[in-house]
Amino acid sequence: MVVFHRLFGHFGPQRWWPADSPLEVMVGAILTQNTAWSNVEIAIKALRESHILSSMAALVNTTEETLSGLIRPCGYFRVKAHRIKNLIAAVEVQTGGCLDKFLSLPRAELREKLLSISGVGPETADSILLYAAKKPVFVVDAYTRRALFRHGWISPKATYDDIQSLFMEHLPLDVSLYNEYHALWVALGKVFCRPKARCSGCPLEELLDQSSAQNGKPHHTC
DNA sequence: GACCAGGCACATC
DNA sequence: GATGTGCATGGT
Repeated sequence: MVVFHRLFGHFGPQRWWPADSPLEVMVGAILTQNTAWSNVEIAIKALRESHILSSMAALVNTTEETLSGLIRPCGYFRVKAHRIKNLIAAVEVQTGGCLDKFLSLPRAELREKLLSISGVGPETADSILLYAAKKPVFVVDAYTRRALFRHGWISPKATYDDIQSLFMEHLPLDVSLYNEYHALWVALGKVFCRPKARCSGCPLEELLDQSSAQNGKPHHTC
């Protein structure tokens, strides 16, 4: 929680994820795979203007070709159009297309269902669980992983589940906390933890010094 | 022009 | 299992 408060104090409330509906979160979670959010925004805007995100039915009735044409700006458009269709098809099969019912499934069951969909991995599934279904699940992304590694708090071999457990075992199960914390790691990562960035003015600098003094090892710059 | 970015599935060893 | 590789665009 010390780290959370340090980040919150520096960056303030993030109000993430910027979407109008759970359906938009789900589509956005696919679109953001290995892609900068700025490019995702362009694709989301095109989908909104085409009213494709207005309902499940609208998305179901959109062909994969139309979808891929609209999401082209965010890259991997053919792959992502197919993955979005897979996701929607799973909701159709599971609950007859009732998204609210699908997102109301118990946390563990919903995560399992999501992970069984081709194109949905742990990060995408957890983003949907937290931001669309409002389930208390900590989302681990590239920024979180990179920041933790550079601070010497995880090993380079730590898996997604290892990192997720690290947070969930030490924090209360709280949707708004996980929401804000994940967003704060992203905010930190964007500014200080890009591949070639160095950490001058990083809000975690003092904590870095404390942890490196304790384990006697020099820390990475963030 | 080169490099990078909130992943994932699949092939190969 | 672990390690590549393909997918693709826009910004810097």
